[in-house]
Amino acid sequence: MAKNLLIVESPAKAKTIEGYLGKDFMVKSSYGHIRDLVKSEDAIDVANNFKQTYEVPADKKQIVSELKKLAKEAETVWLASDEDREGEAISWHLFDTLNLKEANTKRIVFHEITKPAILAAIENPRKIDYNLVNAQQARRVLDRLVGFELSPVLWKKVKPSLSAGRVQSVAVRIVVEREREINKFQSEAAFKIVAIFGKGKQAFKAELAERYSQQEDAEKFLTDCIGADFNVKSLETKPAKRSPAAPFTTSTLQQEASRKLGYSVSRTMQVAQKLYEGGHITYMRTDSVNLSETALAAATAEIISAYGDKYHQYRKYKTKSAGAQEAHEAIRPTYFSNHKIEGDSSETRLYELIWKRAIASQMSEAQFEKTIAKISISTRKDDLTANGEVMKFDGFLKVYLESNDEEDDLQQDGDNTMLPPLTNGQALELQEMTATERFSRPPARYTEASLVKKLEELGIGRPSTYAPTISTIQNRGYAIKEEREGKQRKFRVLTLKGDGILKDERIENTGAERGKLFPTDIGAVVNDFLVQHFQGIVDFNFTAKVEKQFDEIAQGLEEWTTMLHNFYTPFHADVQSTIETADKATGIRELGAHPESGEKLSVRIGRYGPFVQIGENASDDNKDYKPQYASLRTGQSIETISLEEALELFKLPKVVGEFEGKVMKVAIGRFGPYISHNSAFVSLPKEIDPLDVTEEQAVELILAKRQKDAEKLIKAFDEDPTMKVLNGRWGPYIEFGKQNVKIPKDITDPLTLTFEQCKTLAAADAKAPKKGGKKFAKKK
DNA sequence: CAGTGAGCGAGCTTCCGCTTGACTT
Repeated sequence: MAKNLLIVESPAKAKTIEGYLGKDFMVKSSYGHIRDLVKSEDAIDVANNFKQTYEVPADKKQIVSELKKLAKEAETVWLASDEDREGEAISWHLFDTLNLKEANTKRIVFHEITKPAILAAIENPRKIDYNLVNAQQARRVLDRLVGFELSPVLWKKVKPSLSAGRVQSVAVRIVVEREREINKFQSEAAFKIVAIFGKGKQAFKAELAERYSQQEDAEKFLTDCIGADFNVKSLETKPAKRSPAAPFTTSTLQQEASRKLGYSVSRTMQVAQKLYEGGHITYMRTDSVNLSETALAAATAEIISAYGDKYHQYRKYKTKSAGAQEAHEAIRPTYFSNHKIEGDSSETRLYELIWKRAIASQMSEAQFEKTIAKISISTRKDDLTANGEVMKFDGFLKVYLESNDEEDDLQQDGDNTMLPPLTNGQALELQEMTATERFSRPPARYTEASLVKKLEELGIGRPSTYAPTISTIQNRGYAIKEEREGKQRKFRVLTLKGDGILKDERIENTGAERGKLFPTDIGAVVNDFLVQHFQGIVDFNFTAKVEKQFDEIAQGLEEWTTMLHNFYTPFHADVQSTIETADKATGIRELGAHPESGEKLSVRIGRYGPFVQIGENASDDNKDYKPQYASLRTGQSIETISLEEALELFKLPKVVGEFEGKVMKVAIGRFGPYISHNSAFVSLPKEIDPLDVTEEQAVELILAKRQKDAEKLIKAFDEDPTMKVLNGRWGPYIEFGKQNVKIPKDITDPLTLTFEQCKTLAAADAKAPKKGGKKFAKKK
């Protein structure tokens, strides 16, 4: 029996630490928090100084009872949860739940999982810091009060099952407000002048700093340049340098994996978890950019051996984010000597990114020589400018270049090019000069990762919650990650070549988006409601304000119950008065009159989502009157839809022809446009406009769908044609009517399935509880 | 999933932050 029981939060960590300590230590994991507030209303007794009622959730019962047993047998119990607010609370919950005794319980902390750090921690045990625990309780209680009082207000005033909270509601607000900025953005056009001098490899570009908003001015500039002399007026070279970025934190890893590998934030975390469990990287939920001494030494050795002495540069990074608690190291490879690892492609790619970033962070800066050449024009006062950049020493760029969100811009401007050797006064030969109309761009929509970055800047959320928060706002239907097609836009190009100016009009695609977050109508309506009635909670600084108070509690400067009282009293009053006085939020917007009938058109959110209505609601003196309704399509919003677009919606559903004696109808469903035919449905491909579907196209699509379905079919049954065995994306499965049934692992060959077997499986599946809670049956 | 948007009004939903699997049609 081990004399010592040491408890950490993560099982992978436990395994590592067990290796560092002798056989006198048994190292176990609590798997995070072991207790939480009960789900019911009485979790917090506000009248009784916010007294909390905790419970061990079902999935933690087994862990707790095992730890309890081990703790009883151990001589000393070491509580080694993380050194931050949550970690301290985990230690306290363990102490309380496992019935530990003060005399043989020791609290230790370390910021890195290295042998010296663990041994040092064991030499310096302390007691549980109850101020820190209180700060966590305040945090936990505040979040519960906000979430569980605000959400029901939304159920009453907007729609059931919605949610609100300190973190998610601000995330939604950020997305909604950005969308509105984009919608009201007025793009301004201006002509940009670019000249190309020299030929072949000696060719280079020069630009005019000024942009002309008027075509006449741009044209005049080009006209002036016809037959003009161009000379190098001045040459300036200066050294420039670039430093590597700090090693990854959770948020920067999510950003880079999104930009460089195209991963969603949750994908990144899943893959990182695997790397962590495999022992390849350090802990992936961290806000620290710090590297342990052991790691620094290993990185140094690796850089020197792989690239040489001059590539190494010792660097210490400081965290920038205000709320950082730095209980861990930065994300880094466990062994710097492993440039690559074994694993599937997502793991190897993410590992490589982490390795490069961490290694680069300890490498020397890259050195450049920048050249700025001013070029005079004999016929004008203004100069053209050419920028050149030559790398003198690659430094950290040998392994890693951080990307940024505006990378496209840089490429477009053609910066960082090399200039041919030039001398002062040198005459230059103009090849071509263009004046191209360019448009100012609206602020960028958020990606999942850039939203995380924004939240981190505001100090909202924690490394462990960034990915779940991003999922929540999408699962609630507040935001949607989408591709949107751009619009064609004309732009003008004037080209000076020889003695003539060519005027041209070209077309570019603009506004196309991939994987960006768009607010939904319900997101916008909920946001506006919260901003109107709970300004304080959705304020961008709310978290920062309460964090400051949590810090004071942690330092013992403030009573946590006092802080909560001060917050809760006015908040609860707001909740009450909002429930009593606020109108239901429907987001209603009048679009104007129908061009023919003159009836009123309006948009709003209904039970089934946003819709357009023609005509007024039925009134008492006109009971038979029924307005017409149509749902908005995906990508349309009640905020921006025009009268014309709204009218278009009433052109569907539409009969497009007949096939096999049955009509074919085009309509728009929840998942987009589709053709219905004899109770079968075929989705319409994106390229086909639902309004333009021809009879031939419809027939073709129906036949193609039948063909595809037939290919999927493995086995059919005479007893009941709705029972089928099909080949799906993840292997074979049974389809029974609309029910999809998984085939158990012990059936290796789905062809052997009998009808009776399938029926039994389907019945069992229908009874089995579904993941994600039981959906309540809809009443008729 | 495939055409709805009233009002009867039961019973359901919901937070943030620690963790890891179970699960996917």
